[in-house]
Amino acid sequence: MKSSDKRGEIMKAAMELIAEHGFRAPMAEIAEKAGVGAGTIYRYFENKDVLITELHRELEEKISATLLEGYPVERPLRERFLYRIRELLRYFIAHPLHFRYMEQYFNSPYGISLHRDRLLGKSGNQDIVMEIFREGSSQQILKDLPVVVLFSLAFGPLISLIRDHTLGLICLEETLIQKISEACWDGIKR
Amino acid sequence: MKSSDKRGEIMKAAMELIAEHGFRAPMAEIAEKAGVGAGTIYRYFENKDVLITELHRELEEKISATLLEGYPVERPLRERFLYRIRELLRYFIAHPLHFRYMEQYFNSPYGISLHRDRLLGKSGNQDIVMEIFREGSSQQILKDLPVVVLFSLAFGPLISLIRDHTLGLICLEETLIQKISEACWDGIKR
DNA sequence: TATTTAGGAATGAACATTCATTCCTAATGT
DNA sequence: ACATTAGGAATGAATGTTCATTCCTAAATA
Repeated sequence: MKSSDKRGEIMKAAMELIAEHGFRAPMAEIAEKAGVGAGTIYRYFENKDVLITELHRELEEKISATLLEGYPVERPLRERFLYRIRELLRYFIAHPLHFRYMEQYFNSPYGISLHRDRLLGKSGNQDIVMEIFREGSSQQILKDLPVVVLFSLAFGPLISLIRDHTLGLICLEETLIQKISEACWDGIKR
Repeated sequence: MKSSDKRGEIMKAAMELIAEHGFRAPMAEIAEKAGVGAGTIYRYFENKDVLITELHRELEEKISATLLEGYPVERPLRERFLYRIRELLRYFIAHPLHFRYMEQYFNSPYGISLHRDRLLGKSGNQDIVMEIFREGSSQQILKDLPVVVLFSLAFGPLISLIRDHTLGLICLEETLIQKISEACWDGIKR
């Protein structure tokens, strides 16, 4: 291990503290957890906002990669949809901190404006998911509803379920994941 | 107009500011908006936490009342379910501030522990909604899934949709509400 | 030695909360 | 009816705390 990946240590510490305590996690605490002086953070990140945004960017990248890997491009829509849902569930179950972080992010001004930008066109990454709805919509496989609504119908439940899982209120094991992904499909299929 | 419902004025101001800016809304600002001295708030609410909790309590009460009013107790499960979904959508569309407030609340430590308490038994109000799932589950009308999961499948989409509506990203008009409530049902029905 | 990197104490801004004082109302006394 | 006086309600300046960020010194590196 490179014994001085300070930038990495800072990000790791920030991820953990913010996932657990929200954005109010003090910089001093992040520094301490990272084994670094408070001022040092500012050598790597212009300010707290930049740190937060950067953390989110890195996370999205990892998640995109996960969703693309092994994606059955050539299979029918339903199968591709189920694959995406299951992969997303599995990713967040395997990385609860990442989920908590994303939640914090999307319930903050940062996330809200990002979300707005995405739904209004200039997306980039989110296309990974919208693509399926657009296709299913134009081929009349899915219900006759706006793409945005289809999106909420399919992904809304996941947020709620993963939260309950990370809070230890339910345990999402494999057979349950399977059933859930199918229920999501039932909600949007015509 | 009663010229001195200070408590009410404070709650109104707090609701608006917190819905818009989150719990970081300064007490001083709340006081100003309420047309009241900063210290006055503390004559009515022991501290900020109490104010926040009280606001939430009042809101839950109103929402419960709405969901109970006109509820078709004698109709089949599906109809009762659709009624609840539609009423909830309509309530939050009519009261966007209330939705924003609830969102803030449930993404804060306050809401998290409340949510936990509810799913683990000692609910009270949430029963209004769980009751339907328990009934449908035992009568095998609904999918063979834990009640908590059924809940997320049915209500998860609503959060996401109402948020997009209050952000002005979609417009939930009557016909759409109808279709959405049916899609929610499709997700949970056997 | 010169230059870059790290550290953490110092700074100042933002806030919740307190409290000494003022204001208002209505009861009491003349 | 008018004046006086309590006592509770309202006020907002002052206080103490919690941070993000800066800045100066020390250590590492070249």
